[in-house]
Amino acid sequence: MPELPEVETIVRELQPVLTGQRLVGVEFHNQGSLVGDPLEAARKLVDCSITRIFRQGKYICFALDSGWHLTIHLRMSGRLVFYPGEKDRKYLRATFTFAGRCTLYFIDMRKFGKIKLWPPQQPLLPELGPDPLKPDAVRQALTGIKGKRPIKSVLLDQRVISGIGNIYADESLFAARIHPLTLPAGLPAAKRRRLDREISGILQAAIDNKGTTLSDYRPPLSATGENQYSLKVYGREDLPCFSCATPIRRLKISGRSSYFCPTCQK
DNA sequence: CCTTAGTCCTGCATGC
DNA sequence: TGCATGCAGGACTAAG
Repeated sequence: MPELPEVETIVRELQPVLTGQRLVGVEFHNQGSLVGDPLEAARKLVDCSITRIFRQGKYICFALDSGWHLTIHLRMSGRLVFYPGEKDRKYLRATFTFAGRCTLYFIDMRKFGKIKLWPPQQPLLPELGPDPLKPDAVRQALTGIKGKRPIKSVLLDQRVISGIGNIYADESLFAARIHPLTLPAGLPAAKRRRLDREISGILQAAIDNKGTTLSDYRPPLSATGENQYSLKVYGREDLPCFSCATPIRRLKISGRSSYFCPTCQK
């Protein structure tokens, strides 16, 4: 499940290969993977060159010389690869062929991923909150959050902060020693600063490790991510906490599994 | 307005 | 072994 570090890794690996490249062929093989009409989208894309590749939240964004933008959200199982394996062919949802002869394949077993085209001079992804890597962004976003939603749910809300998913929310809360059910309004200022710092650190370390490969995620060029070996709580139900040996517990919070240490996180 | 539940989709794990 | 059931997950939509 690609989150900010995985998407950032993908963007960094795509940049040197695809920046400046001109599209010569675009095919959508699954109706639902594209928002809009496939033939119309392909017509708009062909002959355009990619001027810039960047990330916004968990979205991969391509700026085109026509002024349009193309965004890809990988959701659960989406992947972008240059060299698909034999099994990948079955789940091929879109093909982008470039003048430089290289081809980018969008593979997505569960069909949750979404490709979308954005017209010129229209704000891209206007609902997205600030990027958690920006200094102090998390602390500021959490200040003034009232309501009864637990901090875990708030961290997953892309309108509040964009890019954090289930894995890094749990890892950050453990690092900051905050119980996932804590209400943001009840967090002391010092704890908010601590959480801000831990989120940046956890995300940056995961980027350095090229992301967390648990099942589907693979970087486009590197063989695998390595951050799965650094996880402290995610997926470790009943296993001893690395800090205090208390068994890690799992709770359902707004429908998502949340892993935490009941001793370290009060 | 706020919050929760259902939806999408498919492979895998579990239970009988 | 075979079949049915249910679980996982991000973002969107519908409903309370």
